[in-house]
This record gives sequence, structure tokens and C-alpha cells, in this order.
Amino acid sequence: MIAAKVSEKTIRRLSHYARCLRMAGLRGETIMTSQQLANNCGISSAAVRRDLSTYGEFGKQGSGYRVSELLSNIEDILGTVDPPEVIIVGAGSIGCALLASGLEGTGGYTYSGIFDNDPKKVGRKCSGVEVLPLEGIPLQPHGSSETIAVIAVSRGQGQCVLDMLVEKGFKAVLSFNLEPLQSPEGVTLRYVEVSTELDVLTHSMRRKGGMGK
Amino acid sequence: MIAAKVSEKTIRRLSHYARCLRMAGLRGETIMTSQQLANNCGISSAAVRRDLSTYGEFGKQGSGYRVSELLSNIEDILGTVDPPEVIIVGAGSIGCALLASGLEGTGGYTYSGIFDNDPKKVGRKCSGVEVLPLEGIPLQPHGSSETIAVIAVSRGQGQCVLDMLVEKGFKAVLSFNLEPLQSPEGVTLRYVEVSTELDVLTHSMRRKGGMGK
DNA sequence: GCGTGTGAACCTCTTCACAGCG
DNA sequence: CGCTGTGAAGAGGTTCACACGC
Repeated sequence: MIAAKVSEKTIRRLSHYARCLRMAGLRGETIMTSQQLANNCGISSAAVRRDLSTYGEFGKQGSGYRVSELLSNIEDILGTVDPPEVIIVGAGSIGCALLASGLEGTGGYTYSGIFDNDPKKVGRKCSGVEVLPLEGIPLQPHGSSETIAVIAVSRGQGQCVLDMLVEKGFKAVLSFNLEPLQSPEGVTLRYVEVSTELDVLTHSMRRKGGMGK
Repeated sequence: MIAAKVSEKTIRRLSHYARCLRMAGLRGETIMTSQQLANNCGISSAAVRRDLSTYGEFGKQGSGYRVSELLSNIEDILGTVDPPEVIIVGAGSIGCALLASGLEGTGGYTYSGIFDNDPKKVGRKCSGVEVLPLEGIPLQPHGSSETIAVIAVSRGQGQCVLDMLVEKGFKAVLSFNLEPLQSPEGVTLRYVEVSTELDVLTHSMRRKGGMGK
């Protein structure tokens, strides 16, 4: 398997392809064409083929791609064949809701714990899982963290929680907090920003931005 | 100050600038430079200036940008001076958590209602707001919908809820559901996909650097 | 026939570096 | 001097169109 330098945009699309393939697999389909994948993802078939051809030749000319085979290859590219664990920091409404929603259909991710520093929350159960104090967050193996941390804490607490996670050796963090955070080199930090999504939607409604799906 | 065709990426950055400016305003700052904005958003100062210069000349050479003035201009560009209402469809864990989290600090958005078709949920209160049946979702003025709908319903229910919203005249939808949805031309549909964010994070953790094979 | 894989053209976005103005 | 605004260069991503194999 080749690992070229890839843009985040491409990775996102590969993630979508993987999801489509999983769903197709559940429906019992064994073959998909680039056109079918493209329709599902709202892009062109050429774009799909271009993305895939960066990594190898996964298709059969004249017929298409074998669902199971292509899915394996994409998971290999993404590195999600054996997905990392995911912990939730913050047992507030968002943290507990994420835990309750679970991660089924996402290709094997699971939430392995939820943590909070509020004494009133520690010890309670969210969806059957006991809330542990922040000190209970496991130290990550030096240089080879295999766990993703999701931050969903009170406003203004994001940065100090992130600092603690970095200290513990986490290398990948997803923040639901609104405030922009600072992370050192080597720690990948991403955000889920409802606020920004609303801005994009408002812009497209009012300024006829015309950006499709 | 005419809005040309702008990429979504630029809109996202403008949304970030707006957020930084609001926070700076709260801290009492009246002037910000492109460098300060850049540091907050994790990009280069040239990128900030480039984004802004697309729409006009908002800065004062030698000093920087007036916080309140630039914020007004950006909100004008985004169309968020008077933000649309936001309704939540789905009073499950995610829907209720979103309502509970609220939208403070996002520039004026507010949730104006929450809806569900489960008789067991209708009539209950989430964060003090009564859950109404789907039939209660207001019809949108023809051709000029001014409300954003957030979908957070049970797995597999996304498409039929979306169809109903389109029927009612909604033009902007944010889906927290995993399944890819089909929307007609003219309806902007966006997703919050934790699954994809996890894939991107996993990829960055495991495929970091230019290691071949 | 059908659908993949890909060179090449095309287009968009980013970065640099500096002119110009307060 | 400091910082903005921007032409020009560069990098990166997308689309086209067609050769190739099934």
C-alpha cells in the first residue's frame, strides 16, 4: 500500500466512500461502479476514480469495484482497519449524548470511557458507563498514542483540558468546544463547529452561494 | 463590497475571524492586526489579508483593523447580521443536547423549537422547551425561507424527515445523521460527521509523515 | 458495449514579497 | 516605522477525454 501525501479533502472523500461501501455491503451489493459511488457522495465519477487511482488499481475495467475489496483497501489507506479507541472528556449534555448515540456504522470505532472533573458527575452513569475523574484518563504510550480524545467540556475549559491531554501523550483530539485551542506540533486537533456550519448555511441561503450538498 | 463567488473554505475562515473578533471585543480590544487574527486561527497573516481584501479595504495601514468595524463587515458578507432562526428536528440525545448547549457566543443564533414524531417525546420538555410534533414545524414562506433546520433523528429516518422539510420550504439543513441524504437543487445540505472526523484523525495519527509502503 | 485509470489542460487557492499609506 | 493590500509565482486540486482491458 502506497502512502502518498494526501490532502484532508481527499481523506474526507475516502471516508465517505468507505461509508457508502459499508452500507452497500449491508444491502448485499457486491459490485459498485465509480458512478454509483459518485452519486452517493454528490461528486463526479472521474473524481472518485482519480482519488482511488492515487493508491492503486482497485477496479475491474468494464464492471467496477468489488465492494468488500475496495472497502478493505480504503480502510488500509485511512489506517482504520483496526480503529483506535475513543474517549470522551466532559460528561455534560454533549458528551453524554455522543456516548448515547454510539458509533455504530462508523467502521468499528467505540467509546471506551467518559471523564469529567465535576465531583457531582463523577461516579454517575451515562448510558451505563461510569463517569471517571480526569485523573483516570489513561497515560498514552510514549510516541505511539492509539486513542482519540473528544473534548466536550464547559465553555472556557477547553484549553486546560487539551493541555492535560497533551501531557498524557494524546496525539489526536476532536473538540466540540467553541473556543479556538492551541496545540503543540505533532498533536492533531480538529473541531466540530455548529456555529460555523450555521454561518455557511446562512451565507448560502442569503447570498445565493450555490454550494451544493 | 459585492460578494463574488467564494469558496466554502473562505466562508469558514470568515466565520472564524468573526468569532475571534467577538471574543476580542468581549476582552475590550478595539484593534486587531492580521497577524493576531492569524495566530488565533492558525493560519498566516497574508491569508487573512487576502481573504478580507476580496471584499474591500477594511484595515488601516500601519495599525490594523478596528474590531467592531471589521466584525460588522464580515457579518455583512456572511449575511449573519440578523441571524436566521434554527429549529431542531429530533428530540433524542443529540437533539436535546444541542438545545441544552445553546448557541451563545455564535453571533446571535438561537434555537426556536424542537420537534419529534415519537408520541412518547411530544409534550415533554427539553431544557424548558416543549417538544412539538413534526406537523408543528412551521411552513416556510415560499422562496424565502429564513430558518435553518438541524436534523438529529433516529438512524434511517433522515431522508424522510429531510423530504418533509423540503416540502415545507426549508432551504438550509444541517444533518447530524450518519446516512448520506439526497436533496433537490436549491436546498443546501451540510453534515456534522463525527465518523469522518475520527477517520481524519486516525489517518493523521497512523499515516503521519512520508513513510512509504 | 461498459467502466477504469490517467496524461494533460484547466482552474482555484495559497504563499511570497513588496509597494504604498498612515 | 508598522501593517495593509495585492500582483505575481507557485502549489494543489479538479475536470476532460480517451486509451485500455474486461
